[in-house]
Amino acid sequence: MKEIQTVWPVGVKKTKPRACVLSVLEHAESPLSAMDIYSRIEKDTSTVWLSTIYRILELFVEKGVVVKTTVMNNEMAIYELNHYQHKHYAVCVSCRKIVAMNNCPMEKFVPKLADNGFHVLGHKVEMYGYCKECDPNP
Amino acid sequence: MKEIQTVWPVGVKKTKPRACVLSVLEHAESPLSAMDIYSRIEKDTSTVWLSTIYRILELFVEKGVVVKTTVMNNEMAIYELNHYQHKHYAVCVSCRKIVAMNNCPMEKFVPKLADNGFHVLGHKVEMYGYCKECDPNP
DNA sequence: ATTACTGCAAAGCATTTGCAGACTG
DNA sequence: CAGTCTGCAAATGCTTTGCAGTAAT
Repeated sequence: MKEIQTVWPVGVKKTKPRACVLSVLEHAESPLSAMDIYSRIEKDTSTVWLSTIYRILELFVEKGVVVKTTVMNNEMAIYELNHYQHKHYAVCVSCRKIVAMNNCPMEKFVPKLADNGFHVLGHKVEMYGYCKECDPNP
Repeated sequence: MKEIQTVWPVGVKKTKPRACVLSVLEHAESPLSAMDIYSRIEKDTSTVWLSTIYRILELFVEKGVVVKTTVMNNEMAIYELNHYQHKHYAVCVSCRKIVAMNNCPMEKFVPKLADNGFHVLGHKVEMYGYCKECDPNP
């Protein structure tokens, strides 16, 4: 496990399992599930239990250091460092790879749910398709 | 349970549990979870087991009669009759009511995931906010 | 020294699966 | 009657919770 580089979240006690989880998230190229994090830690010396990882992730989300989401109907939750930016994801229907979208298609959308008086606070967009590697018609 | 009005899906054997599920979905004002359907059937004479409901829903989805989705990170799947129209949902953060959106904010969006070569096939949009009844600032 | 954290085991919840008897076409 | 469904039970996969020993400040 490489050294910790992130600024440690304020008011959070520094422990080995937490450092491991944060480190894995730092080196992740895409959002990870709890299980992903679990297996990436296992490779190294220390063993951190899945339940502990869930507790740590919950804490980090609470502290605003980590963001939790889900994509593709009903799958596992995925986690990533909070970069404080509006983000959406594209999911490959073939390999399930998750690609971050840098442009938000909703930017200019003025929410108006017409006659039902819905007060929109936020939105979530997911795109489905083929990633570069899986595309049968590139 | 009221009488069945829907056209019965082709190639599907007519049984009481299936008729019950279809009928419940017909009279539903919003998408329902398997459990919702379960409890709405229970009120009546026949008891249909949850596992059976899941199997029936799976079959109906396969036959294209029913659409399955999920909203609000990580909840139960919800099901509704397939009206063959592009649809999105707004979810009340307070009471979790689900409101169907009649306008798609992505209509005019030209997908371009820039340099990552993602081939977009479809999308899913969810809006979060307060429904008419729960809005603290109407 | 106190209080919070973690290993570990076991529970919880939505969903799936296995099987034998029941029902449909 | 043959093959498909369904009641029922038990398993599954992700996630949460309880508890007692361990570690952090």
